[in-house]
Parts: sequence; C-alpha cells; structure tokens
Amino acid sequence: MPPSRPARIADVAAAAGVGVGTVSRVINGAANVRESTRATVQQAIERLGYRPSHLAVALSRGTPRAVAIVVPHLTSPSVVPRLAGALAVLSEQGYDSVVCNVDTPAQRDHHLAALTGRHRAAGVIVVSLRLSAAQAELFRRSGTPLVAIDMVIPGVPHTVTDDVAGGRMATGYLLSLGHRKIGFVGDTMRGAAAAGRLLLGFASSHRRLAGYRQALVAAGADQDLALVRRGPHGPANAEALAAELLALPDPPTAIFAASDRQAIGVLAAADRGGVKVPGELSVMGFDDIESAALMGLSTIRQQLWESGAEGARRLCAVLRGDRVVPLRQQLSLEVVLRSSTAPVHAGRAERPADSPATTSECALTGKDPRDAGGHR
Amino acid sequence: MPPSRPARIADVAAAAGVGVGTVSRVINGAANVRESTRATVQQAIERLGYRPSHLAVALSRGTPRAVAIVVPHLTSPSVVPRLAGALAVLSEQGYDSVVCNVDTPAQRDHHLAALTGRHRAAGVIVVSLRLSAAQAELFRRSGTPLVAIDMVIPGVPHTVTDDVAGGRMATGYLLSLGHRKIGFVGDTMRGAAAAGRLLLGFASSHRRLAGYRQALVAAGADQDLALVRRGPHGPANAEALAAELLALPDPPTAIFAASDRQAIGVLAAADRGGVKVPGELSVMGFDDIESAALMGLSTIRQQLWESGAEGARRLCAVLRGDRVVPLRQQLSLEVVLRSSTAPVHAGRAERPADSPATTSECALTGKDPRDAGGHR
DNA sequence: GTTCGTCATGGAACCGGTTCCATGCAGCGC
DNA sequence: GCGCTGCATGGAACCGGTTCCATGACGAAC
Repeated sequence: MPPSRPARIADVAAAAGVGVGTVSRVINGAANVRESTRATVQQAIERLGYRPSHLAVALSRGTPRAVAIVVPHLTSPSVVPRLAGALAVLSEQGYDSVVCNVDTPAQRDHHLAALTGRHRAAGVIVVSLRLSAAQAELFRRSGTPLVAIDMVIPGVPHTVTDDVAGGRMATGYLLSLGHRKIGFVGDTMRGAAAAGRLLLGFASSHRRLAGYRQALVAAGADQDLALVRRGPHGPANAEALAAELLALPDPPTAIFAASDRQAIGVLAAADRGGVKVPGELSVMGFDDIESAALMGLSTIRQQLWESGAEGARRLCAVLRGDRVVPLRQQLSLEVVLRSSTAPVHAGRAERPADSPATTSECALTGKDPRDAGGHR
Repeated sequence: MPPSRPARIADVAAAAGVGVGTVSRVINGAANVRESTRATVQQAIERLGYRPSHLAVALSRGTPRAVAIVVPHLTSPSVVPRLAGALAVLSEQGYDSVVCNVDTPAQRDHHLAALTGRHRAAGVIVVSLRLSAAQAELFRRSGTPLVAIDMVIPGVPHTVTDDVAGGRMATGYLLSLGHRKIGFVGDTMRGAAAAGRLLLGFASSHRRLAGYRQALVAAGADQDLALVRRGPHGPANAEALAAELLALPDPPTAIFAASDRQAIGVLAAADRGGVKVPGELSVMGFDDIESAALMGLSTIRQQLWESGAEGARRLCAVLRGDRVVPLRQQLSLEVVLRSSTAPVHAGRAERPADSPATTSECALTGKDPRDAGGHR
C-alpha cells in the first residue's frame, strides 16, 4: 500500500490529472485555481501522502528557510536566555534555527566561514562575538544578512545594552548605601585571550569597569586601584579574586562583580571566609540570570531573552527586505534589589527586608520598565 | 570585478575548459582526475570565488546535511549541557544542528510533525520528550532516523540513566548518615499537565521517588507519606513545599529533592526558615548542574553533557547505516558529596570537609564508570 | 598492426520543486 | 456571429549540484 518511492509533485499531478504547475499553486495557496480543481488536487495529495521536499522548495526559491545563530560558550547562563529568545521568534516566523556553539576562536572562524557559503543560511545572528573586518566583509560580499547581539559590528544592525551606564548604576547604588570602599571583580583581557578561549564577557566586563570608575570619580569616592581584581571568567576564579580582596588589611565593604556568575563566586568567598552578606559585605552582580534570584543577589537586570528576540526580529525584517534603522538598538537596564546589599555598617546580623525582591528602578534610559517586571 | 551573479559549477567548468562532471570530481576529491586538470580547475574555482550551493548538493545527494534536536524548556539548566554535548558531536561530524525548543505540547507537536517532512532533517534527536505512538509511527514511515535522550521510545535507540537507582543512591546515602526521617520534594504529574506545560522532569521525578521509597523500605526506615511533597517544577514551588515540610511538628532531618533546581529551592527555604544546612538539615539534589557546585549542594551526578554527545554519536551511526545495538544505552550515576549533607545530629555548627568538592563514589552498578555501559 | 582494457573526461539525466509563458476555452460586447 | 479579454491550466525551463554512461585516447598484449 505505501508506495516504495515517496510521492513527488509529478505523481500528484498525474494522480489528479492536472499539471505540476497547478499542484504547486494549490500547495502554495495561489489565487487562480478553480475550486473543483483544488479539491481534486487536495484529495490526490492526501491519498498519496505527499509532502513537499524542503530542499527542493528552498533550492527552487533560491534561499534556504533557515537562519544560523552563533553563540559563544553555550553553557554560560547568560547566553541561554538570549538563544531562547531568538529561537522563539524564528520558530514563530517559520524559520529553522541552526545553532552554532563556539568555545574556541578556531571554532568561531570555522563556523563563520562556513555560514557565508552559498545557500547555507538565509541570515546569521552572532551573539557576543567580535568579527574581524575580513569576516564582516565576507558576509557583505556573500550577501548573507547579519545581525549582532551584545556586540557592535560596523555597518551591521546590533542590539546591545549600555554596559558603561550599567556599571555606573551598580556602583552608584552601592555609593547611595554609604559604601566608599567598593571592590570590583571582572574579566581579564590578556588571560582569556592567551588561554585561547573566547573573549566572552571581556568586552562587557571592561565597559562595566569603566562605569564603575566613572561613578567613583563622580562621587569623589576612594578610587583605589588595589580594589580592582580581574581574572579569567568563571565563578571559581572570581571566588579566588574576592578572597584576595577580603583578605586585605582594609577590605572593601562592597563588591561589584561584572557578571552574576562572578558575583556568585564572590558570595562563595564571603561564605567561606565567614564574612556576612549583606551585614559586612554588600555584593552587586550584573545580568540577572536565573540563579541570581535564587541566591538573593542584587544585580543589574539586562533583558537577555528580549535581546535575542529583538535580534531575531530585526533579522527577519532584513530578510523581508525592510531597511532596519537605526542600526543601533539599545535595551534598557534596571537595578534589581535583593538581599545581598545593605547600607554600610547597618543591619549587622539583621536580615534585610523579608521580601527582598521587587524594589527596582528604571534605567538611566528613562524607559518604562513595565515589562520584565517584578519577582516573586 | 565580482561577477553580478554568483558563480555556479557550469561557470567554473567553462572557465577551466572542462566538463561539469570533472569539476564535481575535483571538489569532492574523487580519484580519477589527472593532476594537471585538478590544478586548472582549482585555479578557476579560486579565480571565480566559487562556493558550492549547500542546497543543491543536499538535494542532489538526496539528503540534507542537518539534524534536528528537539528539547523542552531550553532555559532549564539540565537540558543545556545535553544540548551542548549533542552540538559538539554534530558539529564535528559536519552536520548543521537545527534546534527546536518547545515549551508547550502544541509546540512539540508542531515541530515533530514538521520534522517528519521530506528532506527536512537527516535525523532527529529528541530530549526528555514523550512521543505518542502516532508520532513515533510518523517517524518510522517517513524514514527519518530518530534517537531519544532521557526518554524511552519503543524501537528507538535511547540514552538514559537509571533514575530509580539514582533515587536509591541518594536516599541510601542519607540513610548511611543516620537519617531516618527523610523528606522528598519533586514534581507533580497532574499539575504540570493540567497547566498545559510539558512534563519535563515529571517522568524522572516519579522514578526517583520510586527509588527513594525502595531505599526506605529496604532499610525498614520510617516511610512517612506525609514527608513526600510534589508540585510543579521550579525552585520557587520547591521552596514552598520544603517550607511545609520544615514547619511540621516533627520535621525531617534530611530532604531528597528530585532535581538540583528543586534542591536549591529547598536550601532557600531552609535559609529563610533559619534552619542550618547541613547542621539541622541535610539536602541531596539530583543532576549536578553547574549551580550545584557553586552552592555546595551534594547531589547525584548525571552525565548530562555526555548523554547529549552519546545520543548524537548514535544518530550519526544510524545515518552512516550502522545498526545500533542494543537500543538501550545507560549512563552511570555517581554520588557527589559537598557541604549540604552531614551525619544526623553531628556537626552542629561545624562545617564539613574544608574542600567540599570531589569526594565521589561510583554508582551502585559496581561497574567501571569510565565507560557508559552500566546496567544493574 | 589490431584488438582489448583502462582511465580521464564530457555531458545528459536526475534530484523535486517554482515560475513564467503559451494555450485553450468561456464569456462578453457589438 | 465575431473578436477580444481574461482566467484556469499545462508544461518547459530553471535552481545548482551529483552520478552514470558513452566516448576517445592511449598503452599493452598478441
């Protein structure tokens, strides 16, 4: 009963006694088909169990119905929501999403080179990855539309946040609590590059450090270089760096970590060193990953999921032929207060507010924080 | 200079003064090509900047060079390593990986139906998702190879772990510490289904509960139904359930949570209730997600990354035409001891081992955990 | 010198659709 | 009754490769 060979469009045409063009029109819902003909063709399609070949359709139309997403270090908690946001939009728009995870520069180059190949992907989204000028040029020449998330690429639509402002917000909030000795824990430039790993987080960490410095300078606060510690990305390293800070003769009363993962390392160091949080040490993170809420970490919320969704929407717009302007799209940040921060020298053993959650402030952007709103 | 139309194989053939067949042979490294001819063709390829059309190659060969991976709730921390493992293997084998994230049964059905379409994917990997008999039949009939991870599908190669044994291991370890009143926090069946959400975790949670019961019965320990709490998946719910247990007149001295996410909720409840861990309460999780290490959570380690990689390897084997036997592949589990567990009524304020990390034991299987084989 | 085998090669057929153009028929206006 | 318009339709050309078969040249064996 089931035919040995899968049915193709010619089989359907023969079975329905019409031409292949008519079958194609029925499948694609074209207007000029008589109702009786349409019904006949539909029956033939169902009788034969016909399913159009995805490949043949794409080749014939001249473009694949798939877009590629290149992400660094998929296991890193901040990239997953970005990816999920992009997948949700692309799936809804009917695109297949080819995910390329890269952990080394070699993998990055390999995937980027492959994706500029002909009929490989209708478009490409790169997340948190720097492209060389040659690579960007390759995309331009191959005619493959490109959008960037969390990274600026000249001439390419990008969805980013203002990390410098975020650094100012975090540090400013700690200053407003009366802290004056504020440490910083973030990523190194050299270490990561030298180790052959990707620069995930480095660029944003660097900008957040700049914001930290700006806030301290503006407040006339003690800007002590000895309180800045940088190392390879990862909670274990952050824990070691924080332990160094806490072991200083005159340790900081607050630490701003460039990412939540690193902030979690700072919390671990405090715990291990018997330093009470937030009684003796306030900790601010950045990103608002899922674990931050679980651990009661105050942080700067970045719209991770939304950034992926927006990047995907903009790529879809380009694929529809729309012009995307302006190239730069900036998402807002907000301060999320939980139980890892407190006024300096207050609440010795006392816990802060029982429900630590929702007090949050709008970003410097002045945009409405309605969405992505309160916790618990 | 750059041609208005991208070069195709006929252009290369014309430029090199050979036939299209010869160009194809050069590109694919076929044997029977004279060296001088090969060089001429190579030059023409480079001069024209020719890149083969991915779509045309796939259509011509009759199969796409892409496999699809269907995962539930991508943002859930335990699925990400699985996905990463699969991506790593597939990328290395030269396949594109189309990722389908599903959060609702409707999305699941939509994607599964689409993926059985002709020339859609060379093969499909499903993770932690139950397929209806009709869906499995659709795959069989469409000839799309299928493998499953963390789920048993009759007649389909699957890579799983023995959750029942894992439940016994966790509970057994707590029993060995002298605990007799051991609580359980896991997923509900009804709630999740009724809410229209997927059954992520439900099936494994159920099996882990069975293991918990077996261990208690075997030890003749107090198996108190009142100590079993089940609710929708997620740390916030787990926190509420744990709070209920801790508020009992005669609360448990240990809690086994069916997943690390839920265990983290249990830790939060203990923290909020002022219950010392592990002094007054021992907590065991399951999975060993990244956060578990950061929070010092003792747990049952499941080889998440490896499960994805193994599933992908098995799919590749099927695609090469190899027979995959046996269908069932079982990965081993191991107990990972950190600082959330301690002997009952010991170590009141005392922390356990200073370096909480690596003490780990092999599974109950008694087989070498190096290979992935062990069955009991 | 002839015949046969081997090897490099050209090119048509094919993968399975889309699209455009030519055709035929019906309806309409005069 | 005739010509024009327009719609439904059939089918060839095309998307861009792979593959197989036929061909021709060349060397070896007789």
